[in-house]
Parts: sequence; structure tokens; C-alpha cells
Amino acid sequence: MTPRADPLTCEVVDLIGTVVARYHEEYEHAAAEHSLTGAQARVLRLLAVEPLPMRRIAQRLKCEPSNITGIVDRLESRGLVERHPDAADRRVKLAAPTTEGAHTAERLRTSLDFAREPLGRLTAVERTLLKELLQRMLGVAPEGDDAEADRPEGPTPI
Amino acid sequence: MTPRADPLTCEVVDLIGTVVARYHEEYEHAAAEHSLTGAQARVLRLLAVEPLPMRRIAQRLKCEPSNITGIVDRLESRGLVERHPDAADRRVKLAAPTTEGAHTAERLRTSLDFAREPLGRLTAVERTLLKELLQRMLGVAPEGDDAEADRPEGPTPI
DNA sequence: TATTGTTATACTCTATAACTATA
DNA sequence: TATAGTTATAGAGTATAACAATA
Repeated sequence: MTPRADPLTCEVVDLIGTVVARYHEEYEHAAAEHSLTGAQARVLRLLAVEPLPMRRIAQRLKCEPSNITGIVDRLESRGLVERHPDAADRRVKLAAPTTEGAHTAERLRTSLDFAREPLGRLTAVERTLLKELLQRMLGVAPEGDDAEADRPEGPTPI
Repeated sequence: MTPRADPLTCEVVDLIGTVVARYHEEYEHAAAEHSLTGAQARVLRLLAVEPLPMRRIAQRLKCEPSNITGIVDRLESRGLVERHPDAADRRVKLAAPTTEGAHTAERLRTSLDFAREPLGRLTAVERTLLKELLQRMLGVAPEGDDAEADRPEGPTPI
């Protein structure tokens, strides 16, 4: 019988589990409001930031590239996404949102500001504190951290 | 164009997204180590606390009862769970872990103490602070809160 | 009549392997 | 030959609707 973590740690782990569950519920709910699945919403949001080759989408979602074909197919058949050829490498297809897709992604974002409501319960000082604690917990550089594009192990959007 | 939440809130939301992603990865990884899917691991963990009618499992997982049939079928076919009749109501089937299932659930728990590693980066004082902030954020009573069994809207285990 | 669990069905996501067209 | 994307396939999770047994 492996020893259980101390009670304080267990409580925090439980709370994190609750946060995760609530985040998920809200994500799925927001996606469903636009008749999207969670995976479709994630891809659409990703492409709204910048068009990406199929392969890159798979890397971001941490799944096999073959799955992206179907997800983008379904987004494309709904007119939310288009596949464009890449001038530099004719093997590559860039997935990009259509105008309507961009609108949907934008509406998705607003319904997705998770914690806009939960975080509303915290003061600015508390939010700053929470931010710093989460940064320390995650081992994330507390400093501004752009250059997103080529980092192999960036944070995965959910 | 809906106004975006303030930068501080956005940062915190992003951090929470990263926590959610990491939690998920670790959960799936721990489950896979026992050749379980995430859903199977969740059900097994749930039953390790107490045997439950099929219907109750579905409520906890927030999915349709018909899905539980298959998940429990697969756990049962691997000898990790059994269905027992309920003496009080013969319509009801109680799903309960076998001895081996209980062992698997226990090993799962230890690999699942998510944040044992991440939380290790925080001092006890910081953990307490984090706990209190999350409680306030989630609108959870900061007080000891047992009587888990019959609360209809308890925190959903992930 | 209402409820519990199940079955049947259809859709989506997922991984694996094999294929094509480029490079 | 190596890589990008696709196809084919199989397994799992999900919702919906209809069903049998029991209440």
C-alpha cells in the first residue's frame, strides 16, 4: 500500500480535479452551442490564430495526423475551414478558417473565457497571486514568453 | 467584437488551460499503463470508493446510462469489476470492483497523485494559499465537506 | 405508469498500417 | 529514401430511441 500524499496536497489535487472537470464541461458546452465537438472546436480555435499544416495541427492536439483529416473534413464540409496549397512545399496543405469559421471561432472564444465567471469571484490581487502560484507549480517562466510558433513543447490548448 | 477579458485574467485562464491539459495527459498516461482507457479508469476509481448502481455511475460521469453498460462490460470481461444484484430493488445492478480491480484502482491512485510532482514545487504555505484561492474561485465551502454519497451535484472525478 | 438496465444504431475520436504524391 | 497527407480498418466513447424486467 503506497502511502497517500499528505492531506493538504490531497485537497489541492481534488480542487484541481474539480477545476479540470468544470473547464471540460464548459468547453464541451460552448462547442455544442455551435454544433461542434470538442475536437472540432479546438482545431477551429487553433486555426483562428494562424493557418497550419495538417501535421502541425496533429502535433498541437497530440494525436495522430490521420485523425486530423477527418476533423478538418467535417469542419470543411460545414464551410468553417478551407485547405490551401502551400506554395513552398506541394505536399503540404494549410488549413485556414473561412470568414464564417473565423466568426464562429470568435464567438467560441467569448463563450470560452472560462473562469470569466469563476475568476470574477477573485480580486485582482488574488488573481495575481493565483497566476504566480500556477506558474510556479507548472514550472513556467513567469516572464513574457512569445515565439510560440516553433517551440516543440508549448502548452497544449484544450 | 466582444471585448476580451483583461490581460491578467487571460493569463490566468491560459494557465488553467495548461493545468487542464497536463492533468489530462497524466490521467490518460496512468490509465494506459494499466491498459485502461480514461473512461474505464474513472469508473474503476469511482467503484473503488463504493459500489454503485449503473445509473449512478452515469450521473457521476455525466453521460447517458446506456454508455455505462459497455464500459462496465469491458471492465468485467477483464475481471476488474462484477455486477451484483441489489436485494432491495431487483431492477438495480450494483457494479463493484473485484479484488484484482481494487488492486488496480489502488495502483492507479498512486500513479494519479497528479501534482504530487508539480505541487512539490510549492511550499506548504503556498499550497494552502492555492487551496484557498481555488476554493474561492470554485465557490466551494472551505469547510470540511464529507457526506459525498448523496450530493446530487458533487464534484465530478476526472 | 415509471424506472433500471440493456440493446440497436449512428456518429465522432483515436491509433495503426498501408497508400499517393511530392521532396 | 524520407515526408505530408490520405485512406482503410478497428476499437472505444457518446447520444438517441426502443425494449424487457421490475417497481
